[in-house]
Amino acid sequence: MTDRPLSRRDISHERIVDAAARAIRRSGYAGTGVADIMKEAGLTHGGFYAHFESRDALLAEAVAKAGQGNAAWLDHQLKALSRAGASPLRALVESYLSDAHLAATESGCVVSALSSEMPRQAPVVREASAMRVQGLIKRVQAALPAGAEPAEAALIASTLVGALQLSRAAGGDRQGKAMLKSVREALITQYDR
Amino acid sequence: MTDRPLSRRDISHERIVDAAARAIRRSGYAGTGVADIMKEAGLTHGGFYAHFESRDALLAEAVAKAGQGNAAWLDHQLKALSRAGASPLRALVESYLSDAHLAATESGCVVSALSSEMPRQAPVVREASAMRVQGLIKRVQAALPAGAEPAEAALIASTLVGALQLSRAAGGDRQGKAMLKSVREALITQYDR
DNA sequence: TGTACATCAGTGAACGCGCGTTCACTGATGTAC
DNA sequence: TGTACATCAGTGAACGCGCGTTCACTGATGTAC
Repeated sequence: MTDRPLSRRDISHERIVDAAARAIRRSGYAGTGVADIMKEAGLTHGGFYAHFESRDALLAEAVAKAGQGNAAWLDHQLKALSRAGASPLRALVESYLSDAHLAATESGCVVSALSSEMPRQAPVVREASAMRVQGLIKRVQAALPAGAEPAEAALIASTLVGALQLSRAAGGDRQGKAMLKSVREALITQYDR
Repeated sequence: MTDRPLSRRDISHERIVDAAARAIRRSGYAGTGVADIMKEAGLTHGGFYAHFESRDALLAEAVAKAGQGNAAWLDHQLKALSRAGASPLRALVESYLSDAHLAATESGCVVSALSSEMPRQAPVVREASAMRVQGLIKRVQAALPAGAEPAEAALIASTLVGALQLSRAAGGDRQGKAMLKSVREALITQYDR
């Protein structure tokens, strides 16, 4: 990955992928259209195929980019909370299951935003999605004490994703926040002794 | 709910909803079309609006029906496993996180199949979906020892849903089964002492 | 520094297609006498 | 039991619309001398 200066083309490409990374989390894979994304990136839809082989190729790039953004956000959160004295696992749970994350679907965890749609995608998109699932589990593993079982990381990742999704789906804002809070506190009681 | 005999119309209606209950789990809300469902129910698409006010009205009925089916299936599983001597919670975990459930998306838990799409639906569909989430949590609560915290039920429901979804999204069949197995066993170790 | 030309990124009209929805019609079922 | 008519469920063609994709073109950028 050489660091040559970004061309006009590279800049447009990046803007398109960024728009798509937000759109898939806001509207789902199925709800994300080429024309809308191009408009959001400040372009017309005709130029799309100079940048991507197909819509699916864009979706695959978009989920990867969203994952990068999530990782950066999480690192930032974890550092802030651990400076405040929280254990890594507690910091992870409090960040992932925060009210801010509940509300911020468009910039939040791409796995929580899309996991039930992932198995239905074209191979390129499926594969890029699966990498994000693996990436999330690795992040959780990194927050566990050294030598913890991998199964433990998969278990906690499942709980985090499930809790965020069920809270978002549970009904109105009020029920969602209440559920998220109760799960967050139960998890902390269970793990952070 | 009187038990009058089913008219020709009622029978068609039921066939359409059953087809839709399978279709939404197989293809997602967004991937389910009126014409496909009518064909699957053995009818032509023109008759659709004699049965439903709109596509969304059908989706709402379909998620409710799918939930009924799930409840019946789960009851059946739990009875069988508890006759074999398993605790209610262990029976729940082993049923929900079974290889059979992993593979059977079309007839499996509707919450696992659709939760990330739920927040994006029209109000009727959102509300019917939210009821299925609450229903699942209640089922989990019923499998816990009397007097267990509600937060505990929400936590376990989150883990079950997250684990099934991540396993389905984790990559190929092999990775999916491996992940599901490890989470299932870790959960049983944790809860079923 | 200035001119001539090639390359490139983006435009906007057009394509075929499938979607949700509407509607005039048909043929079967049920009711009245 | 048989005939006449009303009701009903389902058919299939048609609608407007938005989708993913293609393409001839334009105007800006970069290169050669």
